Amino acid sequence: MTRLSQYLLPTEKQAPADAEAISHKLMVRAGLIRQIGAGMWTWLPAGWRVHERVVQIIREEMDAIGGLEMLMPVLQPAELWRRTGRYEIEELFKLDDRKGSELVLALTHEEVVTTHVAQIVRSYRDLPLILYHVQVKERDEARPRAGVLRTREFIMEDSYSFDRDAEGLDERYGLHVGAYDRVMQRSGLRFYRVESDVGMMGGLGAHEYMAPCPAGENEVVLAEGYSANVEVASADPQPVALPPAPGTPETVGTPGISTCAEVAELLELPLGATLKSYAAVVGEESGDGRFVLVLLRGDHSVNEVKLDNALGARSRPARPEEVQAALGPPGFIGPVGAGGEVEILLDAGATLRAEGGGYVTGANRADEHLRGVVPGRDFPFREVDVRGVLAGDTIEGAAITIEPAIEVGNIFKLGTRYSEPLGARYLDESGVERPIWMGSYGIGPARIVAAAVEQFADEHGISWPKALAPFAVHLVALGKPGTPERDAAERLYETLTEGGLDVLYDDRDLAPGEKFADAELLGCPLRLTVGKRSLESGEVEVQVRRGRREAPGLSLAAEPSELVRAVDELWQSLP
RNA sequence: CGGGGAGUGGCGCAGUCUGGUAGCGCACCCGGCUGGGGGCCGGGCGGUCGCAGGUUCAAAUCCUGUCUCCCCGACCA
Repeated sequence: MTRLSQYLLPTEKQAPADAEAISHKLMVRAGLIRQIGAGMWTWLPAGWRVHERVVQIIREEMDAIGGLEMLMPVLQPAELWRRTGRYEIEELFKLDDRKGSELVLALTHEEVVTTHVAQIVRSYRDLPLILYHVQVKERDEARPRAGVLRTREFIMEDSYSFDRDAEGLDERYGLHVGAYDRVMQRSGLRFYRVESDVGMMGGLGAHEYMAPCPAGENEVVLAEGYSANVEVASADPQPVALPPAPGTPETVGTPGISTCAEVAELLELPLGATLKSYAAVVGEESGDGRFVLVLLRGDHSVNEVKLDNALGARSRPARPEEVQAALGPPGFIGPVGAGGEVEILLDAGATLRAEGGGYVTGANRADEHLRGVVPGRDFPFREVDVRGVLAGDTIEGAAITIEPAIEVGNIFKLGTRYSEPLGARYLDESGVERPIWMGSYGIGPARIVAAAVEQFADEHGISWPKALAPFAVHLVALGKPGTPERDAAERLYETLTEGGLDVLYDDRDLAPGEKFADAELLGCPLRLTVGKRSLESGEVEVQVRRGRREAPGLSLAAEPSELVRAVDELWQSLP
């Protein structure tokens, strides 16, 4: 029974003044969500229906790969998080109970699930396992934004796999790839599964599910047969013509000129013929930091995630006084004569096209640069791939594109990152104790909902994929209550509902324009209209929301079962 | 955390500079008309002007402090 006259669907003509993202504006306007604080949102009845449609799809696909649903608490002992070294995470909400015991609010559930498995699993016969739940996550985000796209409290489906060894983990990982692919497909989203950063915690492999849309906070790099998060993407740079190199580098005066762009302009060279020197200090977290000099083509820039991965440790840009001490005046540093204690990394984008020419670099002396510098001849280096890819780069000859996208899911090979500190071990066939190999996997239903809004909305409002729509059919009754056309609408509503269709029946006493506007704002896939015209023609009008296309009318005189079948058939045919 | 902006009825806003009756549109309630794209007429309800303190005969308006929210960036295990 879903009559709009008795439902809570607070639609708004105007979007909240401070909303920016399409999904933020439309989900509030359509009466799906309401805000109660920064990053804190309530799902109103119609919005919650959409959210739960996503969750239901996830459940079905997780169960299909043998996942076992359970439920773990959000409130957890701080001690567990100390053991895994995650207590210091800034996003972790920390609190005390009345006795002064330290607690945290979980931002994910590795600690708890691994602790249980450590207690329960003894033998190789107990493995493998896939455990999942759909539970609230709490994160003290630095900046919540864009409606439900980035909130401090949100619901996540998180799954954890437990295996005897790396091969088992690969298998469980593959099962999750299949399940998550199917979730995304069934939800009707456009999405990419991209390679992603494994992070500093030493994961063994990771992918993210990315839904392209303008409000996306991430960027995905795409080419034929290739997709990756821009944080880890690699591609071939556009070529640059280097000037011929003399036998040895020669000094050029560059008074007061320190940026690559200025140097290139002064010497009338392409920007890519200069070498940018990026000085960094790496490995401070594990004790002694060391100084490294990273060289890239002047038209390229450092991707710090890739750099950290190449170095195997976290790095930061060097401070000017550190640069001065290690090499020379900031703005004029370079690799030539840098001395043995400075490690020199050369980005692959600069080595690729270096044959037969020389670069311009800093001279490590104020107001001077060197031209005709040839990597290898004039300085030793280790080749790395640390540059951020750019639009126009190529992969196997094909140009890449870079698109903004929302991260709607991720999958991660954890290995023994959590099983070791939490003591999750088992005895193998020969009685040897071994650590359990884990994977973790997550989907944000709210982000799938928001991404669907972003991807398919038009100027009239939301246009749900049929799998996510709060209702299959939005039935609009026109005319005054008590009129014959209202009676006809009432009968149609009952017929369709009894036939098993999810129907939202707009029985309010409002002007037609308001009802149509609300229907298109809410975005159910099919809109049926019953008015005076329907009685005259004997047909119910049908509008397909996607594209606002008129579909052939349905005969009011048809048998109930025939009406239901016709509507259902049309619904099935929609995206 | 850095930069910018905003808190006035359910929503969107004006009023603040220059202190003196809190106002507009939409929504809502009542009555009537209308009835296929946010319709019309008339009558109403509803506001501690974010909060605290101060200045003043008098504060939405001036001063001090504070809280909250939004946007951009940084961050995002």
